[in-house]
Amino acid sequence: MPRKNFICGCYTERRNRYLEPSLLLLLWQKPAHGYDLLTSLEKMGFHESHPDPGAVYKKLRHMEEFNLVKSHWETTGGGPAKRLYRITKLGRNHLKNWVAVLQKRHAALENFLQQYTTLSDENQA
Amino acid sequence: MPRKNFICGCYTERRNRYLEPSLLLLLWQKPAHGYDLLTSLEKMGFHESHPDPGAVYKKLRHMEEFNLVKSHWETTGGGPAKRLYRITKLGRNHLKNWVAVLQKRHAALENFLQQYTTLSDENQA
DNA sequence: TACTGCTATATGATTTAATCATATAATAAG
DNA sequence: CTTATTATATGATTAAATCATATAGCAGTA
Repeated sequence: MPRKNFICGCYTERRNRYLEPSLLLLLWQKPAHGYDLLTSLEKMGFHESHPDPGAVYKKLRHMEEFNLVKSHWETTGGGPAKRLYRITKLGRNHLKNWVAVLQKRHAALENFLQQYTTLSDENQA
Repeated sequence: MPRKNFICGCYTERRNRYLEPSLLLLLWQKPAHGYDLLTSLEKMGFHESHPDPGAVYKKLRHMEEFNLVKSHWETTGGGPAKRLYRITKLGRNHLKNWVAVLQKRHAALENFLQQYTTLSDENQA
């Protein structure tokens, strides 16, 4: 039986938004603090709307725990103190591993979409 | 501090293996039962090794609950009874929504990999 | 001064998909 | 009669994603 609220699949599924590799790439491009990264992430296209700030801050701390990034407080400049993150050598290495995974993923997606298109065309003809 | 067992990122992260859209596409191509789908999924390229049978059977039941697929028992033919799944009209519709999401995802991945390559080249030169 | 909005970080609770570990059973092959 | 293969299934655990919320500095303005 279908439930009242349709909560199955692409809309609600805990989707992998590639937060970790995205953050690593952005931090390789340029050291930044969490708040900056929120807007940068949005432009990367893995999020439909806004990325969740809580998720981003948590992920950054988590990555620091593993020495993928490191941070220090920045008190200079206006506004509240910022925690500036930079990527580490280990982080760059780790990103490389991510990229290998994402290349496969990209290829698999391409194949998937191709198959879908083919099937779609067949059923339309 | 990094933990003893490095459990961060691309190796261990609960990755989205696109189980739901994969199953829907495969079932659109051809009705099948769970055990068949295990091998078909492997060929789709979203899994590094073997897909987890438990996950597949659960997902199929879950999708049936939402009328995306329907099943019936097949007792004819050798071997233990099989539950043969077919996609429904709702399922095909739902797959279409998935595809829209995956097209965006595909584009975002392409952009990501492009940016990585650029940065990688810069740092090598 | 008080209020509002923006910048900035953070954490606790909840949800749920993914994973891990098993259990069951029919049949085919040796 | 034992083992491997085919086939489905479920309970427990883990961890990521999400939701809700708290804190606080500073800028502009009414």
